[in-house]
Amino acid sequence: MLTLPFIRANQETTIAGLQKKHFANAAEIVAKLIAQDDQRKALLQQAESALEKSNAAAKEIGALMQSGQKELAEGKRAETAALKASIKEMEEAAKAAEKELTDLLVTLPNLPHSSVPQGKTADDNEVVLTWGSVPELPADAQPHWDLIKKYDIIDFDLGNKITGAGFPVYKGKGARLQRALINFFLDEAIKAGYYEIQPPILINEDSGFGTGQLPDKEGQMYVTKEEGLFLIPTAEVPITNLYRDVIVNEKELPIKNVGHTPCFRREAGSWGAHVRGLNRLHQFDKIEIVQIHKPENSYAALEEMSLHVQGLLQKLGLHYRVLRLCGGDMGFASALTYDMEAWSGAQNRWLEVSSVSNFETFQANRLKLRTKVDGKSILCHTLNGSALALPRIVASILENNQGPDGIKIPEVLVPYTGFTHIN
RNA sequence: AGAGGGGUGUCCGAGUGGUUUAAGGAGCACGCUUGGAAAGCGUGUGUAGGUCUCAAGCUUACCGAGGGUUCGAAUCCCUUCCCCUCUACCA
Repeated sequence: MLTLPFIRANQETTIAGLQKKHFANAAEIVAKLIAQDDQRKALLQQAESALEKSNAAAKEIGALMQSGQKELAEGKRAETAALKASIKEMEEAAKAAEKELTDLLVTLPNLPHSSVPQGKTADDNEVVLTWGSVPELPADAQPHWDLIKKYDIIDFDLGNKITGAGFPVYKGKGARLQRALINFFLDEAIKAGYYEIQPPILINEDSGFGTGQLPDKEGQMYVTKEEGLFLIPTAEVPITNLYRDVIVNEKELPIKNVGHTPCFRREAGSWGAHVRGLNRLHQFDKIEIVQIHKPENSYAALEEMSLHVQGLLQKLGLHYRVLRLCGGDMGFASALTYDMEAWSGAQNRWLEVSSVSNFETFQANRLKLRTKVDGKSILCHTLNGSALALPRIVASILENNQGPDGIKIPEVLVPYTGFTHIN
């Protein structure tokens, strides 16, 4: 959530930023916000000065009662009783104005960083770098949805039976490969200074609001019927919300957390030709890294996170590229996002395997996550990224490493899997 | 799940309708004291909003959360969340 003082002081920047994100009617909405804020302030002042009067009167009555001047007190009481109704009205008006204002404010996306390219769709994203080269595959190379059947390691039909589409069952070496990747990614993060967290995978409404999933995107999350709790779409939500309503001691920054969780996404309406097999699932495992910083350090941290993710891809030997997302393709809460895409040899296309973002103060403002600098409390910057999400990494490994003697497991994973080939 | 007891500032903790303007203590910061330190003494010590050119000042709200009663609520009532004890259940 953007802050009103910022919008007031930087109207041009705000409008330009919203437009870069292709937010409709930016200028009108900024003008409306400011007008509504003016109104809120006026109503608030009215209500507060009435309250001040009534507080003073109540105090007088108290003093009169104490000193035994009952009749005077009674008279005063009758006088102030009349104030009550109008105070209530004024308070309600001020509250309503405030609600209207925040309802509008939460619909605004974060402003993009100056380095974010103009553009509307994924085609306008900027390729920052490409690492490695396209693997040479045998002529009869198969896509992963055939390989998983051939080696009987991931079973969609069984998943259909016990749950539904998009909930695969991992079996044998498929299951062991999952476990190996999870441990490898966690160990690498810990080596890089992250502190491991195992959070709940159901979250309440306040947490959903804090990281920006609510109020807008509840349709993307699964909800429990009785309690109204949401299944997390990413560990970003519970881990970042650990710091909701917290004033972090300056000395404790930066905070670097890592967690592995399953992630659940309804993906309503987003199925199509490109989402066969492991490309898009309702449930998948992901290792998420989260950082909290003082504002001046957050962009250096973003680069560090990007390098960490790239290091993982390099160790796995996957041909990948890094994209700087354009304004139209970025997430709602992000100021700058790098996507990492791994090459999928048999599908002949890039698969998004990680997304690393700086949210600046956008989440922190919703979370009320602050720190103190020179005695003044300021909003922290929050960042997160996948390091990494499993299914598309598995797809890439299977496709890129297939050969006559089966699928070769990347060397760094062998100590974790306990086997060198799937065959 | 049932019965009972609780939730107060950074922490401990007092407080059952009116100088609570939240006592007292600890911690922390600064100052005095000291050769230096400790002890001692003194001062200060939350968050958010409004007003204000800035600061000071003034002001509003905040005692788990939300609502209500009242001229006045930490205190009374209702709803809800969480914690503890006992019972039941359970990996």
